[in-house]
Amino acid sequence: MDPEIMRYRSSSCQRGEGTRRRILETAIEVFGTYEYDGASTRMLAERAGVNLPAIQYYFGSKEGLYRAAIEQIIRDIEERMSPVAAHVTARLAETDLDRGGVLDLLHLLLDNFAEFVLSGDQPEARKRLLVRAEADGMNALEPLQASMAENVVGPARALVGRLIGRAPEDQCTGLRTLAILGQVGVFCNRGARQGLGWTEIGGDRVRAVQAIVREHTAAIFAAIGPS
Amino acid sequence: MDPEIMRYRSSSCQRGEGTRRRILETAIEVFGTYEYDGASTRMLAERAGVNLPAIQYYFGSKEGLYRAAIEQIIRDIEERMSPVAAHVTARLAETDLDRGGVLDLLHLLLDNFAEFVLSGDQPEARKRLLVRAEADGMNALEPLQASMAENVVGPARALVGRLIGRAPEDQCTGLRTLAILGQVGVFCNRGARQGLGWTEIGGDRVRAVQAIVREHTAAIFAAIGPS
DNA sequence: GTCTATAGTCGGATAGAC
DNA sequence: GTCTATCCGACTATAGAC
Repeated sequence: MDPEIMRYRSSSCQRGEGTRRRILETAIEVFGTYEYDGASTRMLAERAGVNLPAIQYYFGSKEGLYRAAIEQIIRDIEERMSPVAAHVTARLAETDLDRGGVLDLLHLLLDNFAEFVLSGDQPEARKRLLVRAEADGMNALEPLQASMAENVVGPARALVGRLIGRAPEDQCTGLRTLAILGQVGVFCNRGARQGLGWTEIGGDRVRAVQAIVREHTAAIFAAIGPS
Repeated sequence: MDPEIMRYRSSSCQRGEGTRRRILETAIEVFGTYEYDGASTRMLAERAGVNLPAIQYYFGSKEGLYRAAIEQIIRDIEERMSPVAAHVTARLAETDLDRGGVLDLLHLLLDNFAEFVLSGDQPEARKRLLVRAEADGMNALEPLQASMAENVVGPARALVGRLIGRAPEDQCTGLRTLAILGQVGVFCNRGARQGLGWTEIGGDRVRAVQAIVREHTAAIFAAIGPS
């Protein structure tokens, strides 16, 4: 689709701003639940309490709304994770950081990541869209992946690389990093959670996951050091 | 939708059997790529090299074809994982099984699980549909979850429970089990793999994942025993 | 900015010939 | 069993009044 149709009233006066936001919030919810093709503009409009053409007016098209929803998710990641990423990067540059310090930073990163993907403001909706965007065929996900790479995977690789005495770009570093992050990621899967009897995730459960992942990660790097 | 419209020519004479299979294989591929609503019956028919009404003829409806595709995936899981599950269960019932033996069984299970989800016959298509089915709103996924629970998660919980001295149904057992399985699961995510430069997964890469997960798992249970 | 009405397209399903 | 032709509903998007 034409790349130059975005920003249709991206932030106009005042009157429409509330409407715009309501449509956007609804869209994150609905696209997350029904997937792009499964969510009709009628459903979107109805649930947002607006009329049909409002979508065209504010976002140009259904696809424009979808892209705006993804961008909102990216802003959420950025807001939540980039301070952590920046802190990790800064501390990692210091010279007086011992192995225990690096491990602490990894725990910090994992804790924040767990809290972000498992909890969050709109618990289910946002993360579902995040996961769903994985293979949408519209390439609306590339910036999302880039943001995840920059704010989560990148810093994690740097830490893991340091712990095992390899470069962050090293393939082995990447493998171990993904495996460790995967311990958190599974819990995004609704099917997986059902086996625990968890229909929803609250603060207690986020902390339970954090504790387990901490223990596992500590055990892994107690056994595996610089070769 | 009416539950009694399935099995429309489930296995008729001979002539149509080849056609039926071709449609089914195509459906797994196409539903996996474009999602249920994104895949049109026209696209399905064209790629399978059949005419439009063939879908109605063999599967009753688009939804019938979808359910048949999911059932095929379930048969694949069953075929691949249930022998492993049976072996694990049998060995676990024996009395002369020491801690090392239990850990070996867990490694066996994880190796097979990794090989199943990462490799397989039709590499990408099948597992994408498997992941996609997660929240389809049609409840076609329940038997799939049940199959995964029986053939993968269940045996894994039994092993992990034994290793940490807790019941398989224990919540803590479940948490650790999912975290460990998650180490394998991440690699299903295309976005995650891209960070490794892996556009596709072959035998070497499956073995690399298996090796890493083995090391991590061994380290975890070296540090964490019966409390 | 907000809305009603409607245009134009495409999808799932069916009828009925062969 | 296989196919062409077609129906009909649902969808995205737009025109234009207020």
